[in-house]
Amino acid sequence: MKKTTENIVFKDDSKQLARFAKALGHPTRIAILKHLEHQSCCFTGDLVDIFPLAQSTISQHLKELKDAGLIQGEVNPPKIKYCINKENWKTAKALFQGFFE
Amino acid sequence: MKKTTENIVFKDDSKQLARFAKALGHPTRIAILKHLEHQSCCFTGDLVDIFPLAQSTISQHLKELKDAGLIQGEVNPPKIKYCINKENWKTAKALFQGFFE
DNA sequence: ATAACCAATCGTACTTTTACGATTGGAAAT
DNA sequence: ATTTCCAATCGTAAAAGTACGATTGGTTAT
Repeated sequence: MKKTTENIVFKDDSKQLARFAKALGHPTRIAILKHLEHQSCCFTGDLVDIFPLAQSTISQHLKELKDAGLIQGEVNPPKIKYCINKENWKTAKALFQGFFE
Repeated sequence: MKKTTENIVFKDDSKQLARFAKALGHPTRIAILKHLEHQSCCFTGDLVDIFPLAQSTISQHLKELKDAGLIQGEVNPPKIKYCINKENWKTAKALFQGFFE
């Protein structure tokens, strides 16, 4: 068996914390989340206006945040409304809090 | 001018937070930091024993943590003692706390 | 039906990260 | 002086991340 990080047994908490941290590890994604915290929800288009980045790039960042569980999207035709995923947000907060004790 | 993230103006806090988060974005580095929190300091060799990773890989992770400012190394011949950088740790803690409010 | 609109996905290029073994460098011990 | 030991650095390969423009898909309006 090839020796990769996947074969190391980490505590679930460490893995989950690293997963959240990784999602937070880009200034654009921090900015997106700060924006969402501020006004609870927003549309992809809003962000495209705010950041000088291509629509596809913003979409990619949103996907990362969604995959990490930090946000969720609701269809709100013809737009998609993104909000903080409050449950996972609480989990993340607790994990970081515990980590920094 | 090429349009890259570097040309976007982020708040310093967002950049710093993303920087810390990125450093925390790998389970091995989380585990290293948890280990350091536990026993305040350790040597590279200790970690090489704990993790089934090559010495050079551990060294690389330590460098990342050092570059992000989360740890610091003191020469303690013939070994090098790594400790949490308490000042920056406090900063990181405050930034994450503020972020999750 | 078709046009318009928003956002996801595809294809692509480039950079960065993660891992390894091998080598180097510096300090302590023989 | 030489050997030993620890840890950093180098070189390299494979995978993941970041960005773009172009395309697709699904909804609402015309």
